[in-house]
Amino acid sequence: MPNRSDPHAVILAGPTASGKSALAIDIAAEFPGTVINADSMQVYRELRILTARPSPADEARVPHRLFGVLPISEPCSAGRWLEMAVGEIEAAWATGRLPVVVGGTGLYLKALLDGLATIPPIAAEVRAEARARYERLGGEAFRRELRHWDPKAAETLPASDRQRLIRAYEVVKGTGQPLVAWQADDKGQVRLRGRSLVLTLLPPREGLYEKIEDRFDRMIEDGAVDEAAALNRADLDPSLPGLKAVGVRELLGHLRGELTLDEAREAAKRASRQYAKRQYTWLRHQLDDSHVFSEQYSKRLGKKIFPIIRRFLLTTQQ
RNA sequence: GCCCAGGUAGCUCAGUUGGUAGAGCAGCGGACUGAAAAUCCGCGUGUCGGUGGUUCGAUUCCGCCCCUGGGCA
Repeated sequence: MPNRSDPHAVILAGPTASGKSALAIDIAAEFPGTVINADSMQVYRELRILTARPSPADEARVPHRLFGVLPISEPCSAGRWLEMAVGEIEAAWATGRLPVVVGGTGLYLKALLDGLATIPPIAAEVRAEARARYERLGGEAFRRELRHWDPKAAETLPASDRQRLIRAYEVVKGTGQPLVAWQADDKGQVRLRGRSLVLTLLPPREGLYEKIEDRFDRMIEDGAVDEAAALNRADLDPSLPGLKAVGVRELLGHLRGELTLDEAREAAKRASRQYAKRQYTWLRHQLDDSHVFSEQYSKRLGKKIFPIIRRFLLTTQQ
């Protein structure tokens, strides 16, 4: 009998619509465990329908954590999520439950497994200034200027990679040290302790794309437009990450009169397929996935997966 | 039936004064260390509607045919 307080965790990765949350619930019901969200958009309270968050019925079956925990006005980040996730994982261990971390945000999963440098929070003014500066100077000039402070980032990143250049700039301005210096500090790495089993669902593209499209139609039927309309009314900063989620963007465009509902629907489906494609690339190359399942989750797949988890739970901490 | 405009990549179109063609989007591949559902990078062989003719050579010029718009009857 495995000791349930041994620090074991199951990490469930896969592209959007691969059925991983159903699998997470089945695993958590079987072992028993706590489902912990590793999806950068499902953390936002206001995005219930548009991020296909687990339903109240799902949440009643097994404990769910980190779903809808932040208001959309409060941006999450890999660091913030990691801190919350580690907290929830420790809490699960403390009560003898198996943490089942599920999500499609590769960066979050990688941070959990491989660690993330501890970088102090950057003041909001510094971040705003970095953004304004990039807009004002343009990519080339911004990069040329960054070379004085963080030559590594300036040389590695293309001038068009707005987000990473801004990040490099704000870190060096806000902390006095470039990113590489923080990342080289081994002592400052935060990561999951204990043993983790990574299960990755990589179903065939075609069936997945079909599911994605059907799912978006269902979201519309379930009131996705109202969900977007509430955001539209809320007078939020348009650069907020939650407003860039697939589906949100397109429906906001529709509500502003830039797209018909059908155009928004098609655009959202397309964006969602493109997102899934990026997830395949990430999961294939960035994650050490010792267990890859090339089908969509079904109860039948569960029969293959449960014994693997059972065996994993018998291994002891090294 | 006649006149006009079109028929070129999966889609929307550009182009070739005759030497077999290229953009955007889609798609595909890749990168990824704190807003990552983000942000980037790379990849273009297609009976140039069909068929006959002129020509060393036709997607390009000419004839006929088919298809799609629009106009006139």
